[in-house]
Amino acid sequence: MTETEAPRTAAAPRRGRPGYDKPTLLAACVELFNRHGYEATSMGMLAAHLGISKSAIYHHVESKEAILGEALDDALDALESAFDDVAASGAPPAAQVEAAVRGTLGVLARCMPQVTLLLRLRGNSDVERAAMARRREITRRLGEMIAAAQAAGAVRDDVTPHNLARLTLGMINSIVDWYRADDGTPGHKTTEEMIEAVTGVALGGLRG
Amino acid sequence: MTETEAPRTAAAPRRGRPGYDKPTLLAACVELFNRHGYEATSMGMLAAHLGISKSAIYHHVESKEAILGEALDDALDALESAFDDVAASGAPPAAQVEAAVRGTLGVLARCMPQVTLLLRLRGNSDVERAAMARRREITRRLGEMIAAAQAAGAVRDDVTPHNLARLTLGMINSIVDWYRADDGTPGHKTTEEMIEAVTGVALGGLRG
DNA sequence: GTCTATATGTTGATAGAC
DNA sequence: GTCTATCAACATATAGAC
Repeated sequence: MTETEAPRTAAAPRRGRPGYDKPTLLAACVELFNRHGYEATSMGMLAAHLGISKSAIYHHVESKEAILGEALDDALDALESAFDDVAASGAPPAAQVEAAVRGTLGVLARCMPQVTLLLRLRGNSDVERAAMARRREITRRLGEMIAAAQAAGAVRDDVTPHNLARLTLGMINSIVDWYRADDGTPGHKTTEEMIEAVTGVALGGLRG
Repeated sequence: MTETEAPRTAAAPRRGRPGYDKPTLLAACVELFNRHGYEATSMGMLAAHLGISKSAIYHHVESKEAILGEALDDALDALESAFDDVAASGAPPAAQVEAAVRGTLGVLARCMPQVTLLLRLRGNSDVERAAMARRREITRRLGEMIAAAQAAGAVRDDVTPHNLARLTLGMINSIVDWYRADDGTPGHKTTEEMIEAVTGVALGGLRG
């Protein structure tokens, strides 16, 4: 698990300078992947950002794609786990939809760098395609919760549940483009406040 | 203006085989940019997709980045024009918000390849950064319309207008990831039907 | 855990013939 | 409007010393 949420800044090694540990190095790589895009980020840029040589990176990771793969696993594990929790709760349909929305927003806030990477995949390798398949499955699961909520009369039924899931996740996921937990995005003093606001807007769209 | 909406398929030249005209060539390039991502698409891949040599492409365009720039201009011109129309209508605030939502969805449907490219920019060049600035200005304009609608009591005011604009556009823009006008996306027989559905969900989120 | 040096392929772009 | 041939720059990744 890449500890991006750790207080230590991504580029800062353990103490003075020498020696990265793997989680810190991975977090710094993911940050640069998000800044320029995965394909536009070269191992040379990664090395410069880390302040070490290219070959030093290969001591920690097998390849550039492996860095991507580990980050995507972090994101998908967290998202799937959030959905598992909701499904295991046995709550009524409408409450499950709300819990899934809140849970997804929580994961986005906690693992924003890794999830951001996930959201921008184009399927250019097996690693990317496998991650996209897992992501689609999550959308499908939200669609099933919405379908149940429609049957219970709690959600508008003039749009298919799958398309409602897509639209809802589209809104939720878009926060990676502007919400920043640290710098205090205007209008949201805390993460909890942001989750509250976005949940309100998203659920408002689902109601009839 | 890249005529992607023309009935002729992107990869098919005029008649038998020889000779691309610029709009057709550009449309084919943009299609491949969207399939693999701009950075991951090489001039070699473009040439193979077009069935001509790399250097033949340079007869039509100055550089890879120029292809991107022309497509982004198409997208931004269309979006800005849609917002200009709404502003010029002099309609009441709530009606302007709805018209902006519908107008944006219409542009997305008509110029989906170019807008898709716009939505995935990372700011890796002056061309990209200039396009992103124009895009931010559009978001700002929607935010102002929403602020007016809030003042009129037609939109929830527990979220800042700018953040509501971001969330609304996040939902709207996400259609580029799944809506396809031609292949009939399940649940939406026509483009008008899709616009109707997404507008309904988006406006539902804006209401209190 | 890092370095320098290097191998090997691909990139965007150009020159100039047809 | 297309082609073949070519370029310098840069890509990912490896070898082996410290």
